[in-house]
Amino acid sequence: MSMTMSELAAKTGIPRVTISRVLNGFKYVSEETKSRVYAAIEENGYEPNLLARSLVLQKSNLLAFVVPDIHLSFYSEMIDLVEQGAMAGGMHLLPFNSLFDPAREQRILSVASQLRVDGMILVPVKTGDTMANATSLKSVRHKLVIFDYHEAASHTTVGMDNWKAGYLAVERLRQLGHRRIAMLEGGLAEESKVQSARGRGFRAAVQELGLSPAQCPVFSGPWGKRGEYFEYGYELTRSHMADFRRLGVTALFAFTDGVALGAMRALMEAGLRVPDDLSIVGCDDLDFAAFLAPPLTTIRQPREAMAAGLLAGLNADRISHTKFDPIFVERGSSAPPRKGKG
Amino acid sequence: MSMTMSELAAKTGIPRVTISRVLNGFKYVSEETKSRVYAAIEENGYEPNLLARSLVLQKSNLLAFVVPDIHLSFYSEMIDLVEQGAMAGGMHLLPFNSLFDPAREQRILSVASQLRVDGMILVPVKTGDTMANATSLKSVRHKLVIFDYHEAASHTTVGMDNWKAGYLAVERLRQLGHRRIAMLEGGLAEESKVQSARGRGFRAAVQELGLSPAQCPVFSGPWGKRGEYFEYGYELTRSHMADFRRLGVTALFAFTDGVALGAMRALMEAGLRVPDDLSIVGCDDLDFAAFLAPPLTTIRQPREAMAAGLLAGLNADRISHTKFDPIFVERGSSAPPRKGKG
DNA sequence: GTGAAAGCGCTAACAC
DNA sequence: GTGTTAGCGCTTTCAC
Repeated sequence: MSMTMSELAAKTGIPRVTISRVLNGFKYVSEETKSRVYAAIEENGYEPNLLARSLVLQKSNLLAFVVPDIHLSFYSEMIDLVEQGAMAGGMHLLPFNSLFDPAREQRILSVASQLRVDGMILVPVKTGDTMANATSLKSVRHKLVIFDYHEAASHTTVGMDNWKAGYLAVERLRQLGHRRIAMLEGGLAEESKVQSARGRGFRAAVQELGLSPAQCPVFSGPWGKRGEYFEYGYELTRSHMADFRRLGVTALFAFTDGVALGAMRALMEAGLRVPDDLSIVGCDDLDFAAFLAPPLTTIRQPREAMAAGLLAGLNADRISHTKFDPIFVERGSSAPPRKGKG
Repeated sequence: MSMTMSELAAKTGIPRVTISRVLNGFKYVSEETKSRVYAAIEENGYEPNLLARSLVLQKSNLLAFVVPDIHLSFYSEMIDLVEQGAMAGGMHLLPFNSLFDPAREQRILSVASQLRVDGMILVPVKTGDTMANATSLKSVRHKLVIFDYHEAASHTTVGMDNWKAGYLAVERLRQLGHRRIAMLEGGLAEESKVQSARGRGFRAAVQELGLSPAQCPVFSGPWGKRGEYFEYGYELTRSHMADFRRLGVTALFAFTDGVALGAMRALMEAGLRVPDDLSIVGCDDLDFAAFLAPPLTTIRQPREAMAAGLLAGLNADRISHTKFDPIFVERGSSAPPRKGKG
């Protein structure tokens, strides 16, 4: 077992209180004493007990960041960015992965709460239950910022404007000349506000920009337990290939890049070329997007800005709602439709 | 603030000690009392303070899992698998991301240690420093299992046999008829045992299987700050395209799938077809591997088995060293070499 | 079955 | 500048 502060004190002859004071940056300690203390700590490999410290301080310096799928580069990059900021403020970031599972999320919320985290950033899995959980926790103890979800008026929210992302996809594809655009929506659109917002933006754009809803269908399918985007996009595309042909669809908008990748593979297997036969636009600008063949046109989330917004939201006293604009990144998977189509 | 146990006691008239006993599964409590306590907890939204509890119990029920790149699906899947096992044992898993940065790893080790985690699974960034850190920590307090690294005799180690993975790649490509195989090694081979072991296995196979080392070069390049595998593979391949041509290389083995993806893209841009002109074999079987065009032949790490091994190592009293065999997964990116070459 | 008392490792007033 | 005291929220003997 590691030694305690008292033991360190006994061993070195330095009073326990003095050690504590040095560790807490207390002013009235002589430089000489300070160095003696640091030397003693170093020499004996003493490590303060965060548990005890947090208990008396009523502050753990812990921040929780709960994401639904840590493996998505979007979230893992956000975690890295937020962590840097947290560390600069002397906090530690604990990342958690809810895997889109409400029960799991519930457990995570509970653990984090019992660990007495000082703050939490949460990407809720669904609306009802989770928000209730989160709300109860928030009112109880820590700061809470809802990320990626914009309809929680009772909490600070930060995220990209997902509605705009869906809108932007249609707008840009239309500018390229496309008139028949299909969307691959998420299988959790009922539950996930992120997914549904993108779909709503898409539908709104179709209406407002004078396209035909009948020619711009939104497809979705059953969602696996985890975020199996590739498989999902692949299967969904295969099962609607006939619809694309029948409707003369010339462009596809996938609600996230992973789905776009799966779709691309399905199209290629069917002998269709991207973007010659069909344009594809993804969303999120995940790490692999630029490296596909062809490189994926996508809608990027402004991560750095959002990370800063998250931290700011955590520190703020008042509730706020911040939406960041999506960024259209044009790459090789989109092009004007071929003549005779669209 | 959340209420304390004493407050709950005062409010409900149930003695504090009784509540504590119920929460800790003490035997001599009447069923009636138990339900009263549970009801009281539920009703008042009481949440036990893990900090205080761990302090007195001298046990946090926390496990740390430190990986170098949480975004790699290999690691995030391992985290999920280990977490399931941990939860079954009543522990909580805290994932940490060292980003291949020794300083960062050092900080994580320190925080985890100060948090008094009961156990730690560590994928060390490098050999020397980190192992020293880890050693000092281990001797002090918690259980330590080294993952993905096999030369720490002083600690329990668990991982795939990376040497065999490198060997297997050559062996299988040779069976397909390839004689000139290049390897794309990691930029951290000097520091990362995982990377270097794969390279050593590759080189050994070249020797033992009667291939010419001169015709089977191992390339590596400068490594970015984070694990930018795609870019790395892309740039590395571009910069050695002339070498491939000159040597008549017919197959490429990338030390991890991300690098293989980058390489594929570079090859395609150069007008080469996979696998017609060049076969590619990756390693790790990351989530996207099966969805590339063509699907990537790769060497899979047996994750479930390794997760179980990790947990077992954590629970064991004795030091052990477990190596799991790699699994060759043949997909579309590999084929026999064309006539006239190889 | 239940209550009293002590203590986990640390910090924060207070005096000295 | 340094020591003393009390207490953070909880669990655990030990009596009753």
